[in-house]
Amino acid sequence: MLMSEYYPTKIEKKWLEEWEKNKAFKTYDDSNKPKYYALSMFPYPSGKLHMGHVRNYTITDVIARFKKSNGFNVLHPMGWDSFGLPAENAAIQHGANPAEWTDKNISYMKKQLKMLGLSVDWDREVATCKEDYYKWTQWLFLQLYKKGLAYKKGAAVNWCEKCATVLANEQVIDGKCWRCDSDVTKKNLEQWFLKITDYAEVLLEDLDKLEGWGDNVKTMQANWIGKSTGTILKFKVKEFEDKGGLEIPVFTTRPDTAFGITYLVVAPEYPDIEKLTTPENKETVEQYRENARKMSEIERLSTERIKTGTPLGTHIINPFTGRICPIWVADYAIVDYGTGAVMAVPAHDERDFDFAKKYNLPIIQVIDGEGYTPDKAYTEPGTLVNSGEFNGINNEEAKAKITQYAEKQGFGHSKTQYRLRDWLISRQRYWGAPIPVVYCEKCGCQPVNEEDLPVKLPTDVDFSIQGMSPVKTSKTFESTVCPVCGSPARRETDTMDTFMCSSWYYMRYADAKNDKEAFNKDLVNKWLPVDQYVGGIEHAILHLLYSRFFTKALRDIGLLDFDEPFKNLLTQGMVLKDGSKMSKSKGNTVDPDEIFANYGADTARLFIISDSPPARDFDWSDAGVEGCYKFLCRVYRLYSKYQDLITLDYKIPEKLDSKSDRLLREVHISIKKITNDIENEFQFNTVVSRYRELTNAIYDYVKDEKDIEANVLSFALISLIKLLSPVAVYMSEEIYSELAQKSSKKVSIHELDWPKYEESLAKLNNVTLIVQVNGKIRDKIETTNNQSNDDLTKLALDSDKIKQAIEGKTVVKTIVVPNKLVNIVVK
RNA sequence: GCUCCAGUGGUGGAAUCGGUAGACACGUUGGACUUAAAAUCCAAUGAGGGUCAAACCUCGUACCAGUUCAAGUCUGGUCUGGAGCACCA
Repeated sequence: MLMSEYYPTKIEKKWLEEWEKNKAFKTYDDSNKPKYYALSMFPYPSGKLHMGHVRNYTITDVIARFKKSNGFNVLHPMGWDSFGLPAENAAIQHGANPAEWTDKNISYMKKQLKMLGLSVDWDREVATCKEDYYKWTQWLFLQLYKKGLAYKKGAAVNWCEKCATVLANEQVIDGKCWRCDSDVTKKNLEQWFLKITDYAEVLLEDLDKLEGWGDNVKTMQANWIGKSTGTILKFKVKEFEDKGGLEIPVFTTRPDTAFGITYLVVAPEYPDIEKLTTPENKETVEQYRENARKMSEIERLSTERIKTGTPLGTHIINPFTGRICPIWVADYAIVDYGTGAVMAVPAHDERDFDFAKKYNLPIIQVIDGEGYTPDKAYTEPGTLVNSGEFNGINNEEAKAKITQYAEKQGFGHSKTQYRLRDWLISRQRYWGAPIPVVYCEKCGCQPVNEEDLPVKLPTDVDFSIQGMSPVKTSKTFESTVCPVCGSPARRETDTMDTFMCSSWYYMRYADAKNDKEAFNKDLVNKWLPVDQYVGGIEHAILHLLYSRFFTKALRDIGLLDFDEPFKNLLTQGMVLKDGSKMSKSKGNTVDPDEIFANYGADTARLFIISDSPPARDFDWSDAGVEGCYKFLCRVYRLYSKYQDLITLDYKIPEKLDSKSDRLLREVHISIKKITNDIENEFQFNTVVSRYRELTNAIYDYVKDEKDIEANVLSFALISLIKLLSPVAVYMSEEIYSELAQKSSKKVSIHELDWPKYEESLAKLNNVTLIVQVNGKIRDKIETTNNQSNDDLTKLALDSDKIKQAIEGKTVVKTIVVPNKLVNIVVK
């Protein structure tokens, strides 16, 4: 017997235990059903779930359950992105052991996730900080190293003082650290990089294949990769003509303006800059470079900054014109983009124009077009002037011609340039996977032998020493022997960026327990690519770009056969409260535990998907939760009240009265709409609306108790509870199991197939015909379905209101939309 | 500056192919039940006009044009907001 009222906590506790006992959500690799891989971005075990997690995992879980009911063998795993700084900070601040701290958080959050009712196969759980996982992260690093995709170099890298470590370009947001928000400075260090730039072109090109990704994410990645096609032009330095020669190459997207070059700019960090500086200018140039270095550390962000620079004293010869042009150093040139040197054409580039005006450098027009004025840089298309044999040519055409000319003469060629830089993966921190290499005095840098993996994190470390990696404080870790010659060697103490760990976790789920390989090739090919990935937009570049790179690199190494990891991507919006992001400092957080305790997980799940489409931000409101809770109570009461009438073995009679016929159709309409809305972009908000509409229709039906047809009511209620089952996972199970008590069908509702609708019944018998005159609605007529166009026109013209509206006018034509509308055009 | 996304009642948001704008909720107001409250149920709820009350009329999807019998939806332009990139040559 169902209780008369809905008591969620009681029901939820009962079924949680039952499911756990039965391993209800176990996924098997061998199944003849088609596979479906539903994945949420795995959480960092910070201590407690927040509402963003609840939203993310509920969305994925509803999808997973829906697909399972629709005949798929569904993989829906979960794990922990468990390396990272917070664990280490806990160690520094209150002496916690990072491993224990992390384990404690994982076990608490795991309990919460189970409470949320996720259909996760916990046997495939992974945690990136465990040896059985990071062993394979290290192994993958070695494969990348052997393929030449991991290398070490000295470079000016991003340094976060507060985190005391370097950062990848992608982790610097507006000049600040992505994690702690403090200023990032530059530091010259020897660091490990992954050659993501080798994949720049294919990472860009393959974005087109990703039809299941939003344009916003794709353009963000495209912008980040930043492809531009142009030309390299090499300029001879006049002062070195007698001294063996020196060339400065520049990259330009505007070779068509080459005749207008009046000076050349190099970045303050340009390698040859000292050679290029004459003794008279040495002091001013040194000073300028010193200032630029400081400037870039303090305020590199100001775009409105007035451009500054100083001449080096040397000159280049423009090979097109023979003109001698001075070389300047200016910080508007960036050392690691293009060649670090820029040809300046003030007449046709705004930056060059401002600079030339300020320092009185010549300006030569070489493009003419409508709106040209000498008062500002003309950057529009036009025709070449002052450009010798190229005069009169359209500038777009001239780009190719001038590049060809330069190539023939041997001082240039076309070039594709990317903004993407190699991925810096070394971190001077403790809580990460150690980079598995050693440094031998004789043999140099050598990879650790694969059979010696994992290189375990030392435990004899001191977190209290500031300014150095805790790994270095270990007495045992650093000293080792060379894997090649056996002589004493020093172990690398840097650990890997945690984004390395998260770049392949979704592959490990396919074969999580494998202790021989990172994953079995067949299994990873079977389950991947991920059919639906769900997570926050904040990873649009970072994690999603790195994972795409990893997949392509591992494919090239031969570890797998697909080239994109995530077929469909849903970036869910943030959970807000009172219009702003939930945060502890604002004090507007909502604790999932409290919601579970007060309303139950089903209410939390229903509410979090109800009001906004998944991609949009979602404003949490207490009244909204209350509303969802009341709705579930309302649904529950329906079953509790009519449980004696409901039968699982219902049979819809041939003949129905209009009331029952109407309900029957409402159910079919609901099945159709809900199914379509989930399949089409996961519009859960309208799914929830339809739940309510169907519930209202059933309440309407039972209002007058004497005309109830028990079979139709059973059909309606059993359909409703199955439609609700991906969302209200506990309540639907409870209700169904009680209903099943009296029938032979004792099976979990979550094992039932998704309801089917009949197209012929998924529409109402009657339609409201809209009658327009000249596009304005003049009448609405209730009539039957499927009438001919002529009949509908006749019906429309018979209406008194229409007669009145067209009186004295001639009908020019009539337009009929079957079952919907008649538009009469009159003059 | 460039790129992408969005703009609909008091609020969240609906609206397959261009075909009833505002579904479903939240909120508000009124009513029923109750000694009272909660819960529940019923009704009204875009703006303006009109009427004793209705019927009914006009306007209305950021703004301005256009295409069309018909535009929230398509096209061009403008404005506003959000996101990302940004001295990228």
